[in-house]
Amino acid sequence: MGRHKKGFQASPVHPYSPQHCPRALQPHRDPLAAVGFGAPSLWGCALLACHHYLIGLWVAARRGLGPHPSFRRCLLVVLQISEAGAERARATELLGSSAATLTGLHPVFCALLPEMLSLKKYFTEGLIQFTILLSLIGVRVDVDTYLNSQLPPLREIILGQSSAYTQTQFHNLRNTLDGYGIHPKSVDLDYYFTARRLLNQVRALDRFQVPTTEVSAWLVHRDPDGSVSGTQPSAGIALENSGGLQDGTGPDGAVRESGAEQGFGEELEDLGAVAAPVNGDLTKEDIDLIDILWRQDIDLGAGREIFDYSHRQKESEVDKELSDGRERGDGWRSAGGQVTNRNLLVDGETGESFPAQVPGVEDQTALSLEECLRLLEATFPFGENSEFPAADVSTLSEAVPSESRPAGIQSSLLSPLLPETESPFDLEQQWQDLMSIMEMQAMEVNNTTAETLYNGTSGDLLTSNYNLAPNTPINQNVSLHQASLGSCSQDFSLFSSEIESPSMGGSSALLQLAPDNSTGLNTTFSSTNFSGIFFPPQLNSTVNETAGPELPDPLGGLLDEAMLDEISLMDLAIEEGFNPVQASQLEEEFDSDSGLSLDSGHSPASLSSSEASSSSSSSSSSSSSSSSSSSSFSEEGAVGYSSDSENVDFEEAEGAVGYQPEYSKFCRMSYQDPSQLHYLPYLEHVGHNHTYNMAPGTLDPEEPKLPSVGKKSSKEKPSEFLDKQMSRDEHRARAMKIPFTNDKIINLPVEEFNELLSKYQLSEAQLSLIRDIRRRGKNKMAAQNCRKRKLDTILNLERDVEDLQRDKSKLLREKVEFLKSIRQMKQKVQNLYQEVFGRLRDENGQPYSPNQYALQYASDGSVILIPRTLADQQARRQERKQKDRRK
DNA sequence: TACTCGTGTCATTAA
DNA sequence: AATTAATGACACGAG
Repeated sequence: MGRHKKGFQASPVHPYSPQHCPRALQPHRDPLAAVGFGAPSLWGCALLACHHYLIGLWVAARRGLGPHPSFRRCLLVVLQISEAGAERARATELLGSSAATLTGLHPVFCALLPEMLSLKKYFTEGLIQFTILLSLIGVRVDVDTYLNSQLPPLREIILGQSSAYTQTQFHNLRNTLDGYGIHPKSVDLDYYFTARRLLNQVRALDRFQVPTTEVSAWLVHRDPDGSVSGTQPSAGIALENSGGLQDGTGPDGAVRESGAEQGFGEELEDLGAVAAPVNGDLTKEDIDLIDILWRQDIDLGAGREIFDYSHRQKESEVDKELSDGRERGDGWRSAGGQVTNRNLLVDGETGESFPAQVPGVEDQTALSLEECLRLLEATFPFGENSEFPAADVSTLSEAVPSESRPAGIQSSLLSPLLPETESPFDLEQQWQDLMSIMEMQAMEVNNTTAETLYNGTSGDLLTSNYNLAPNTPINQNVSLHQASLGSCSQDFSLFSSEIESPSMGGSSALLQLAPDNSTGLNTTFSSTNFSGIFFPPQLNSTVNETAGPELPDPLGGLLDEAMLDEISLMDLAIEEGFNPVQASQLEEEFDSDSGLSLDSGHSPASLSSSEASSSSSSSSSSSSSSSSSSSSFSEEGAVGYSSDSENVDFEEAEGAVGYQPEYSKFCRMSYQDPSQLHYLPYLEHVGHNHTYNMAPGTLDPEEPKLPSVGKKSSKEKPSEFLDKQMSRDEHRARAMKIPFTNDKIINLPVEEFNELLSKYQLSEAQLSLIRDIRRRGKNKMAAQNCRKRKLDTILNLERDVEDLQRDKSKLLREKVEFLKSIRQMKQKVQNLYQEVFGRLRDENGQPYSPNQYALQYASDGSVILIPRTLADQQARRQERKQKDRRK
């Protein structure tokens, strides 16, 4: 866990980075700088929530649905942060009339609004682009805050990278999303991989789980239900603003918060089982109703969960834990961890304890929102003086529609991603955690966004998701149980859960088909179940009772085929257990990729081709670089020593190796994608191109050193330091009094190099050394490039494997679908057969015995009645054929 | 102390 | 034939 977390934090590549934004919009990022995001917490939270909301709007708009009411909840959360209503009008103007009815705005948010409005003009598509804008804002926030806590150089690095990404042309979006395009150079490789893995995990979650927007939709939906069920007040209650909320909340922030959490959890739980497809927008009445409900609860001084007896205990437990955490001074982090642990515990209904793993992004989304609030609370100890009274937070939490629910579930919702930490209350740490949360958010948002943006059928995402959850009641249970695997938010368990859940998703898909959805995967995939699933009883009997089939088997061929298919499918399922990835893929396919693309580049061949292409591209670039001398080299972005032009004369500075420890830490793995480098001339100046580049420049004697020398030397005697940093060749060159720099020796084109040599009277030893230096220097660069390439290849392969797995899952799923439809068709035919056969009468007016006669399709399409024996023979023949074919 | 990782170097090969 | 890039193998130092 520590490692993962570490990786996450260490990774300078933030998901919010502009690289995820549509390129066309990137130029507009600048104006945002004026907004001045720097302060963490409030900004982050508000923006995050707002981001959710707007993303929702955006997605909805993409689908031509208009803003979905559910997204207003996000806004509501933001708005409820506030006590001031001065800017309500603006909010109304910006976000729609319903928003105005909610509450006043927090001053901070109010301050943001004007900026929002003014920024809006930068875009032509109104809210949609505005949403993107907000994403960018989020980027700013994250980056800034993150950078603030980092070393200055890192900041440069990050910024440079971001810009680099901005300008980088990726072969495809996937690369970008994968983080594959990430420039690992500035990242410790270990961290990089870790982070990447994490991101992938998150991505996997995102894939097959309900996106943020959907979650919101679910949540919203849930509320009306609750209202209907009972605690429902009259619609006449006016929506008061936070003032009322605060009053109701009182000092008992912890309780409220927990209540809110529970609400989330419950909502989550409902996702699968209760909620209906939320395709349609909620009516304004619904929204109002929700608001009223919330308000009422608040007015009553209790969350809705209060009314639920069974859950009260849990709530209190939660509160205890929370308060304990606070007392210990662990702050929100500890609370988060506890919450996480709580996930394992309780099924509110059965009392059964199980790991409530986070089934999906939805949870995380809700979670992250919630976490934001909690983080806010922890970050700003809401004392009397705090500008952010505890009441507000609790209010916020309460604002979220909440009903009684198992603590476990809710907790899972709250902090699935929250790293468990014992560290004491540490603002920076907290913020970093928040950042990671937001990273998750960003991932998910970005994914959604990206898909929506680039995917013509983006709408499917939403639609499918909406449909999926409602249609798969099993889903919920399954995922919950599965969650047990990873409920703890320890990284490891989290991962496992993530992995597991996808499989669950897959299984659930299957389960849908199954009459009896059994308790476990194994059962589910057992042959029995499958046969049950795919073959109606009659058919089964028919097939099995070959000895004395009551019905002939005119469809024998088809049946057999289906059987075989099914069997093979079973084998597949059993053999691979519908491995998580596949399952997730399956789900994903369900969700987004509705295409019947059995053939569409999903085959291994296509994959391999893509792989080949990618690798080839990299290789080609390198090869091209190699073809021409140094100039081309640098141009390629391949690792190379800095050219003389860039590095002034370093002769004097020879000793200093221009690479700083700090840099090395973060940038050790500087693998520079040539293509990327190509677009980032300024990267050089940023100074984060160290590793490979550094080697070239830095290692090389004089050049690179200069910049770094100053920093490094501060602690050591310059001379010592320089000596230390100097490469062996540099030392040798110095010892031999070579009159020019190693850089020149290494990087000069042959002709110039020879010229240079000719200018000096050099001894044989000197010449020999110079040639060695040149050879070694070039080889060093070559080695670096080679390694980079190798790494590239590995990453590509990794991605390809993922793609393949996804494709495989998709195919599997499609197969299931086909089998299902085949089964249905068979059933129809069977029915028809029986009907026809039953109506047949012999010359005596008696019905034919199914034991003696059978209907059979003739080659010309007609149906004929033949003796049973004949039919059996034919059936056997067909069987044999099939077998032969198979073999 | 053993192990891993990043890096530099050498030898070799191919272009 | 000379030069260079690519790459496997090895050594070394740092963590």
